[in-house]
Amino acid sequence: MKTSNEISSCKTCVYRKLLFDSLTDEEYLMVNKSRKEFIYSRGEIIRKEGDSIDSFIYLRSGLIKLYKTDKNGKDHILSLNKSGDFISLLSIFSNSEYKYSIAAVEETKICVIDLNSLRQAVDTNSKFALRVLNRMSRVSDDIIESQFEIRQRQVKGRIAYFLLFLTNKIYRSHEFRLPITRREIGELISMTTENTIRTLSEFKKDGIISMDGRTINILDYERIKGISNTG
Amino acid sequence: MKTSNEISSCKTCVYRKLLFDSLTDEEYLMVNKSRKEFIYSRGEIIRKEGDSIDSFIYLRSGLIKLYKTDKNGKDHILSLNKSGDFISLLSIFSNSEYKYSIAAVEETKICVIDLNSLRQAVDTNSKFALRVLNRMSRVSDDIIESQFEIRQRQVKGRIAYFLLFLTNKIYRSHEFRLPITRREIGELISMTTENTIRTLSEFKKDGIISMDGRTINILDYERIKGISNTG
DNA sequence: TTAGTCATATGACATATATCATGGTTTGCG
DNA sequence: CGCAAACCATGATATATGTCATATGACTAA
Repeated sequence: MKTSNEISSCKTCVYRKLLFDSLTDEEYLMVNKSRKEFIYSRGEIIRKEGDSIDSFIYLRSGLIKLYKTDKNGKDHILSLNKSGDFISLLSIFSNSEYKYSIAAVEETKICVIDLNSLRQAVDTNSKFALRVLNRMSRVSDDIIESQFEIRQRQVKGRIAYFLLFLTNKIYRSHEFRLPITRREIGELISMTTENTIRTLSEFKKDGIISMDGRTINILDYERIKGISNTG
Repeated sequence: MKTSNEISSCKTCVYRKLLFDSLTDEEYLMVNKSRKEFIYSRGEIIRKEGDSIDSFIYLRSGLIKLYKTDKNGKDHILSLNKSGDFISLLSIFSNSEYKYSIAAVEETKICVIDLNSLRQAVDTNSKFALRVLNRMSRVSDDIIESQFEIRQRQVKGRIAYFLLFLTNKIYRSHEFRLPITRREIGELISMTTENTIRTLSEFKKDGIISMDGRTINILDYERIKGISNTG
């Protein structure tokens, strides 16, 4: 992790519209005064479950995973999030400690705001508070929904679902580089690394994707959609 | 469903302390003016996914399930909730429609408040807004956590986990009546009805529970805990 | 009462998934 | 560069889980 040396402009920040739009200039300045930027590279842990929550975090760029380690030491990934998603909101009002760990899965830039500034803004600006409420519940809804989708499918359906997620939600393209290892894919969709690998290989053999290492090409989108819906 | 004929006193309501404590008398009166009570019996659907959200609901007594139907028509239960838990908060600020269905699994009394009154209170009372924020994120956290716990276990561990949930969270007793059918247990912990039945029978045969129909007695709590932790 | 539905129950069998073993390949780092 | 550690890959096998068939009791509607 390193501190960003040139501070990004807030003018171009998606969160300006998503969240901070409803703040007065004065409130915005107060919140912004405590703002710091950090850059994490692939694999670095941004926050660990159990860490105390003293700040509000949002992603400027990059990709992170939200995950939790079970008592056997096995990680389970709850979600992948990109800039524009909210992550840290999830726990900050109900817990004093993070319930999940956050790690960068690619080079990621975050903004960190002192939690007290945010609380004060929520306290004095109810429109902002509602905005936060709205955004916060959306994060949780997304996690719950994806877990719901995953748990009703079996191996092939889960892989198909994951590929569609990357295609439609993350990259908006039929060609992309897998952002995570096959092991991590398994941790995300609750299956073993071996079966993840096998299933991807099978999709390749069947000609519905092409695959070279991490590079994936969606060749038969409709068929993958079919597998996601039935298998 | 029927309208309650005698209105319960708010004096004894847990939500008075949990949530409405931070309202001024005036605000409370406004919120309370729109309040209505309804009683649902076992099996009745309180809200269906897709229904438009125009009210805020909380449980006065009873037990409900939050569930979602997949495209094959199979139900998946997300959580069981009792009085004191929040349910309707989950979506009301991020969606105009319910994302989950709510049904009574035993005789259940709910209070319904006009959503506009609540919104207005959030709008004018930031302390209340924070309280709502706090409560809301806790609901989601609970669902996400239980899904996390379920998905890392296999059949026996899931049943054990479910029995501990009833013992510790719902009934606070080692003896209770299963509130839901074995089919519903399967829908909650993602396994087939047959395997649910089989596993319960096995627990009975092994002497760690006694079971007569829906009546369960936890005979060897520690052993169940062990199974929940390892299997 | 009778037929029908649903919940519980259990066995036999099919299938999905995990585990174990083993090797090749890439990646990171001193 | 060269080594170690991950990652990727695939087969053989074990195990967990689902599916199908069948039976019984409880309850309900006609």
